[in-house]
Parts: sequence; structure tokens; C-alpha cells
Amino acid sequence: MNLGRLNFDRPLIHKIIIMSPRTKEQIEEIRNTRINEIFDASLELFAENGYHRTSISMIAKKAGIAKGLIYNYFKSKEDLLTLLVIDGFGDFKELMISKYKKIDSKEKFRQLIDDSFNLVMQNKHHWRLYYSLLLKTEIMNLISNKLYEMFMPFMKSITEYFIIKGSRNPKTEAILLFSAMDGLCIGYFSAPKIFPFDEATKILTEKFE
Amino acid sequence: MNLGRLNFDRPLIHKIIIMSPRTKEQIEEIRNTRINEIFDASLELFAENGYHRTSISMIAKKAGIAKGLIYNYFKSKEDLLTLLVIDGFGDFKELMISKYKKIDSKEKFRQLIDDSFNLVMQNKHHWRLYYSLLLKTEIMNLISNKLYEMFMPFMKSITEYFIIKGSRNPKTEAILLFSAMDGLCIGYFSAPKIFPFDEATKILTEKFE
Amino acid sequence: MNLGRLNFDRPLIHKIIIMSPRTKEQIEEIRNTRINEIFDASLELFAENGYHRTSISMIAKKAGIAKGLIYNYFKSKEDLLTLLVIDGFGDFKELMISKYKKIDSKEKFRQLIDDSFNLVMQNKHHWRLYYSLLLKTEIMNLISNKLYEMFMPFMKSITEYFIIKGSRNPKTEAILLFSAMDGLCIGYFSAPKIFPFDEATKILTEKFE
Amino acid sequence: MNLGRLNFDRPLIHKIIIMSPRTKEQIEEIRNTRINEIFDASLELFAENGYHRTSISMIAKKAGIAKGLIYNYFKSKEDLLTLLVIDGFGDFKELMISKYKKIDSKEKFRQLIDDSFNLVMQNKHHWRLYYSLLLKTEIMNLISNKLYEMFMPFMKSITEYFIIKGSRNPKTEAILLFSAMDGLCIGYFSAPKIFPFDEATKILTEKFE
DNA sequence: GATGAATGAGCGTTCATTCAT
DNA sequence: AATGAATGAACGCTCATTCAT
Repeated sequence: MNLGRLNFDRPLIHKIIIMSPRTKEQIEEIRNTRINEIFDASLELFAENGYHRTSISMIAKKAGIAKGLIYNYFKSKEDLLTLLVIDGFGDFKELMISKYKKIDSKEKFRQLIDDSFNLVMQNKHHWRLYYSLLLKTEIMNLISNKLYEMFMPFMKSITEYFIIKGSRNPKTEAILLFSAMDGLCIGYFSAPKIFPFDEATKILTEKFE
Repeated sequence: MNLGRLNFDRPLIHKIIIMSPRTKEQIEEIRNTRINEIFDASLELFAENGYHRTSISMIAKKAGIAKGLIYNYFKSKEDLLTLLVIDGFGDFKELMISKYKKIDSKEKFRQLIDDSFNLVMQNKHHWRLYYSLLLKTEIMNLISNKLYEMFMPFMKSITEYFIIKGSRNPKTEAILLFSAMDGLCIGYFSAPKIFPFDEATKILTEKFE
Repeated sequence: MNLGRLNFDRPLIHKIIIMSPRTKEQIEEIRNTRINEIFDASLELFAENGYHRTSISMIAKKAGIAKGLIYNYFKSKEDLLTLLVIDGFGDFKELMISKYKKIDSKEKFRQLIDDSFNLVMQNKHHWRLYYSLLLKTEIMNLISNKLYEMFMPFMKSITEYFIIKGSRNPKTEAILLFSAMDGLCIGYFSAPKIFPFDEATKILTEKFE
Repeated sequence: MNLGRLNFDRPLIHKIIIMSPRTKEQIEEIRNTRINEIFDASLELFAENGYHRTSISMIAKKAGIAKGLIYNYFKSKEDLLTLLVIDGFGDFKELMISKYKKIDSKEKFRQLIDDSFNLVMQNKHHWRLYYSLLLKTEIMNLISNKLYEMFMPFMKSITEYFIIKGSRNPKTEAILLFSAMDGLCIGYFSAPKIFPFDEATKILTEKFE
């Protein structure tokens, strides 16, 4: 036996099977999926029961995850709420920017009102939640900046339309229209089965166009 | 007899008190006073902090009574809430019955709208609370009968006025007006310092009168 | 039948058996009893397991009460801890004030040291707890004022004794003595079965007297 | 052959990576580096916030590694703690063995005390941590053997010195000195800004030399 | 070796409600 | 009628630890 032929310092060449950690992209994808699952579960529960009567446990159960995981993605229940609300305005914001920067005809005005109400009806959970928070000062303070950013384009376009129309007080008339639309949505959400939503929106449009 | 053996410090198991006689009326009066004290305290605290952030302890402290006593008058916190809300509509109901059974002129219509908004402004706490509950299904279910009783006279008078005016869809137009008024009030409560409430109500009246 | 003879307005005389609410004294007594029960349970558990490893549940269970009740008496777990620690210094404070305002002989100095160590041995739980907190900055900040008030008389008397003895640096020597005593106690608590506490305190006294 | 039918985007179940060969030494080196990074991060955080208020996440973040990796090197958080404490005594142990096996003069005794305190001041984080654990029975049980091994040479040398000096109870006097030193260090760590550490250590030395 | 998403037990705390007095 | 001590379920949240990758 000649041990001298063996070189113990020579690096051993292995083939090592290594479970690589997930790539950043994979993690990003997981996170997005999870966040959306949490959003979906929260939105439904908040809209159904209200914020205070919905517990983190309920959300976790509905989303099919462990309670603690929610805190990997959101700092607190309140943080989840505000991000959820803001997230829900995405479509509205986009619509305003892409289509209604300028309203120069009665026809376009009608379309704006119509599209707005349609968006609400397509995202009922979100808008119901939003309206249920309108009088919660502490929540509104947290998202008022975002709300301003969201609704200002709408208000601006409407106001300009009323100026063109020759309104005596275009700004206030825009606020009134806005409030009336809110009132209709709230009325609808308060009693969806019996509220004559479509007819009422039609009359509203006629009164302001 | 050895009085020394009697322990006068021994606690009395029951204290039997011979009450100064109270008539049923006196008792009723005490109850009403207490209930109003509890209502006042609750209303203020609910308006300030919201329902969930107001505890029974806080209400008791503010009303100057013991926690347990509240349960002599109300079955539960929710029961207190619903009775409180209903109680606050008293003025509105009375006004509708006494003054606006029949609206037969533009002038009277204007007065109705004006008086309604004034009532809201005079009982801000109550109306703020009411609006904050509008989308809480479980609360609304409990008081919907009372609400119907309260608002139906108003709706009826308005609808009749719109019929007289020749509206194509008087009932829906009444609902729209009603919703718009709610929207204005909610808008006002949401941002009382900057909301152009008086101007907006004026324009609203003009649009519907 | 002559109903006219009945006076329905005449107040009805009842004997009403009323369960009177507890008197203030009774309540005060209950509260003191409860507080002491909580103190006893906490002291033992904190001394045994440390502050962080002792949960409010454990304290409640040991005290034989419901978890929530602890919060009727203490604002928080930290509040309980600080009040508990301060409470435990009562004897020491009293001893210093009543007996050791002035130390004018070697004999009295010996007695002071002896009495101090005896107090520690008589309230082992308290002193063990205190020493276990010495390096917890956030706790010490909360009670440092009380500690100052507690130990200053001791330090003052000792310092004066060292001045009389002609020490070059009486204040620092007092601090050294104080620290050495702490060191002995900590050493004892760290290994009570094998630490030669009595012999060590004797030598300590000889070195400083 | 139809390559088009192969889905190259299909995620690989395992990624088999052929590692560049690593010698055992290299692996060992990596491990030591990691362990020291974890030690450094832990020591600082424990000293800053205490053991219970420092989470594994915080340590991982500070050490710049992933949470899970810590469990490759330590069985548990408590395991990390004990190994960290023991590791920190290295200098002290070495000093005792190399320089103070025999103390045969007042001069050398003074040097020992001085060097000991200097070591503490040079490794404040470590010693503060050690003292904060002195009364945690469950931790001390885990490291008592190591502590014995660490401090016994010190105790032995001191005891022998006191024997030479003709002390009546050299062993207990050594324990007393040891405890007093601990007391001084704890006093210093408890209030580093105002504690007269240097003066106190000088007086201590004089009393025992 | 390295990652960080995921778990779930357990924490301190709150509070509507009960009940002996 | 009135008191407030007492309860205990439930809450939001933390974190040591695991494990698929």
C-alpha cells in the first residue's frame, strides 16, 4: 500500500446537489400572490362585517393562511385596511386619467357619470368598504392624501364642464354632484334589493348635464 | 345578659332598608332621568370615538353612574345603540307630522328642505352617528322598521309634491333627493371645515324645487 | 263599592329589601386583599422565572383570579412590576429612617450591615427580583427616583461614618461597600446552597468597620 | 423531433449545481466567519435591548444573513446565548492561565485586579450580558461548568495569595473579593456615567492587598 | 450553505357582561 | 335602584422555529 500517492490536500471534487434558495423573482411572485389573497379575503370580510367586526384570524382563515403571515405583508391591521382601500381605487384613477381629462360635451358628461357608477357596481366590495369608512376620522386621516389624488381629476373635469355650461357656482355644483352620487351609492349599498339605482342615476344625470 | 359577647362588628348579611315610599311616577322619573343621562353620554362618546372605541365603562364614567347600572336600562351595548339612534329622530318625526303633511307650493318645499338640514345641523352628534351606521347591516336590520316609520311621511310628502309638479318618475325622484341630501350631510360630516354646505344645499333645492 | 274612599295618590308604604352596594370601606378592603394576593403571586413567579418568562396568565392562575382582573388593579404588566418592587423596599426604608439615621460607633455600623443583610434574607424573593432587574435599563428608569429615595439615607449614614473614621474618600468608600454588599447578595442568590454568605459578610464588615 | 413541444419555461424541480470544490478547511472557515458575525450582532443587540427584546430576525438582519441560517449554527436562541457568553470569556481565561498562575507579591496581586477590571472595560458588551444573566437559573445551569472552568484558576490564585498573606479564611476572602468585584462591575453597568469606577477599584485593591 | 415564506402557540390587553352585595 | 369586583373570550400582534427551495 502506498499512501504517499494519495494527495490529501488536493481539493475533493464533489457533485453536490444543492437546493438553491428561491430567486428574487420567485419570492416577489409569492409575495404578490399572497398579498392578493389577503386583499381578497379582507375586502370581502370588511365589506360584509365592517372593519372592527372582522378579526385578523377571520381574514387568515378565509385566505387559507396562518394568522402570523399577515404580518409579514402588513405592518398592522390598520395598515392592511388603508392599503386595501387605496388599492381598490386603481381602476377609477386610471379611468379618469385615460378617458375623462376633458369633458367637452353633454354626451361625454353622461358617459363619465355612467362609467363611474359602473365601476362602483363592478367593485361593490371595495366601494361599500370605502363608504363605510367615510366617517371614521382616524382612517380617513391616513388616506386623505391618496383620496385627494384620486378624486381631484374627477372634480376638476366636472368643474370645468360646469364652467363651460355657465354654472353660477361650478365648484360647489361639482361637489353637490359628487355628494349626490355618493348618496346614491350609499343608499344602494344600504338596501341593494329595493333601491332603484339605475332610474335614480338617470334622473341625476339629467338634472346636472 | 352579657352584651359583651355580642359582636356588633359582625357584618350584616342583608341590610334591610325601609325605603321612603316612592310612587310609580317617581320611579318612572328616575328611570327617565337616568336613561337620558346615559343617552347624552353615549351620543357624545360615540360621535367622538365611534361605537367600537367607546366602552361601557367610558359611558358610565361620563354619565356619572356605575357600569352595571347601564344594564338595568339596556339589554346590551347594541341595544343602547339602537335605542339611542331611534330616540334622536324624535324632532324630525314631529316636524314632518306637524308641519309638512302636505307640500303644496314651491315655498313650502323649500322650507321643508331647509328645515330638514337645519335639524341635522342642530343635532349633529345624532345624525353623524346615524350616518356612520347606515352600512352596518346588523344594526340597520334592528332599526329599519323605525326608520321606515320615521322617513316615510317625508318621502310621501315629497313624492306627492313631485306628482303635482308633473315629474315623470316622482317616487324615484324623491329617493334621489333624499339620497342627495344624505350625500351632502355625509360629505359635511366627513370634512365639516371645508365643505360648502349652505351653498350646496341651495343649489340642490333649486334643482329639485 | 266605594272607590272614592281609596286614595290612589297616597304614597304606598313598602318595606323594600334592598341589596345595598358595598360600602367604600368594604371595597377598599377587597382591593387591598386582591392587590396583596397579586403581589404575592407575582413576586414569587418573577423571582423564580424572571419578569419576561412570567406571564400574566401564570400570575392570575397562581393568585386564583381571572386574568382580566389584574388590569383592574394595575395599568400594565410593567406597572405591576414597578409597584411590586417599590412595595418590597418598605421595610428597608423604615429601618433606615427609624434606626440608622446616625451611625456613631463601630458597634452601630456592624448592626447596620447585619440588619441590612438580615432584611435581604427575610425578603429573598423581593431582593432577588430587584437584583435581577438592576441591568434592565428600561425598568430602572421607571423606578430610579424611588430607589434614590430608598438608598440615599443608607448611603448618607455610611458616608458620615466613614468621614468620622477619617477615610480619605468616604463617598466612594460608601459606594464600594454598597457594591460589595450587592455583590455578596447576588453571589448568594446565584448559588444559595454553596455560597458562604455569613462568613463573607463577617469579613466584609471587618474590612470596612 | 419537435423542439417546439418542449416547454423550456417549466420550472426545474431541482437545480443541480456542480459546486466548485471546497476543502473541509474552507468550509470550516466559512462556518467560523458566520459564527463570529452572528456573535458580534447578537452581543451588540443583547447588550442594547436585552435577550428577550432581541429577536432572531433582528440578529439576522444585523449580521446580514437570513433568519434560517442561524439555525444551521445554533440549535436554538438559548443555545446561541450560552455559546455567546462562554465565547466572551476567552480573553479572561487566557490571561489567567498565561500570567496569573502564581501571585506571589502585592505588586502582582494589584496587577491581577487591575488587569481583570481592564478586561471587563474592554469587553463591556460581553460582561454586561454575563451579569444580566447571573440570576437566570436556567441559563446558569447550562454554562455553570464552563464558568467554573473559567473562574477557578482566578479563585485558586487569589486564595493562595491570601494563604500566604496569613488570612484566617482565605477561601471565603477570595469569594468576597470576587463578589465585590462583581458588585462594582454591576454598579458600573447600572449607571456608567456616574459610577466612580476607578476610585472604587483602587480602594477595593487596597483593602484586600 | 443559504433563503425567507410560513406556522402557530402564546403574549399582554380589552371589555361586554354578570352578580353578590 | 345602584355598585364595581370579577369573569373569560377574544383581540391584535410577536417570534422562535421549520422547511421547501
